[in-house]
Amino acid sequence: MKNIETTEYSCPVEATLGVIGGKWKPLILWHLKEDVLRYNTLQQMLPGISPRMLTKQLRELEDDGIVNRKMYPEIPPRVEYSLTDFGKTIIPVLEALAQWGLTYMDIRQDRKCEMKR
Amino acid sequence: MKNIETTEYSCPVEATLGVIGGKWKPLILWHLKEDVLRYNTLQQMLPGISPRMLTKQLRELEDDGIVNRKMYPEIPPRVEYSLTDFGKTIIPVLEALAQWGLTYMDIRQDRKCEMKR
DNA sequence: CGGCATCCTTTCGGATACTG
DNA sequence: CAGTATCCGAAAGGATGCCG
Repeated sequence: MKNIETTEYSCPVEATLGVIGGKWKPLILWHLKEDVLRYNTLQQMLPGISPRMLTKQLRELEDDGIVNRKMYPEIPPRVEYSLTDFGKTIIPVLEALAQWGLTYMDIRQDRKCEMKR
Repeated sequence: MKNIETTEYSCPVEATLGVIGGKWKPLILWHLKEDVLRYNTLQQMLPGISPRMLTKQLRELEDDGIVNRKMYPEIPPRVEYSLTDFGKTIIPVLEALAQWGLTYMDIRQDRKCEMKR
């Protein structure tokens, strides 16, 4: 678990990557970008994620102040996840990453075609 | 080693993080942002990096078309690394990451102070 | 000087079973 | 439904020694 007391960042880029990096966080944030989602819904949107991982990633995002966890004391239980106001400030960053990724994927595709010849 | 033949990305954000992510790549790119640097110079700018790691990261960036490696056939050998034209397109993305990281580090610092009380 | 080869430790993530 | 707990393998990263 990432610990706010001990985790130190010297470079601001690393700090950001520490928050949104990893295999699942970008996808989780992407799905929460404009929706409030339940645990199970998220799990269905992330094919292959184990409950352990989903919980872990959500907890870390929560600790970092990015995601809000709202629990309803019902039976069966219902828990909804959403972006905090601060969490929403990261959306433009994600979109910048996505846009560059698209052009990169194009170029990579071209290179792979060339290698076949 | 990352292999262009086998590595697949479904999400453009992941694709970008695959290129600039990891412990050292952001720092390497940050230093190459506006300078052409030799292997040894880079190593000195990255305290604690092992030669193995530095080489590995540089090769991957080279394979991804981000970094240019220019070798001079001299003795002693000299190798200079720089951003390719395509590599330079990622600078604004890095700066977006850095800027968000700064505000995040501020907020985190405040939270740590509160926890002390 | 600019690496590569080898070995080792640490971290990340996956699989599965179980529970309030 | 929304998680925990436990165990395991894969991958990232570190330390060190050697070489053209």
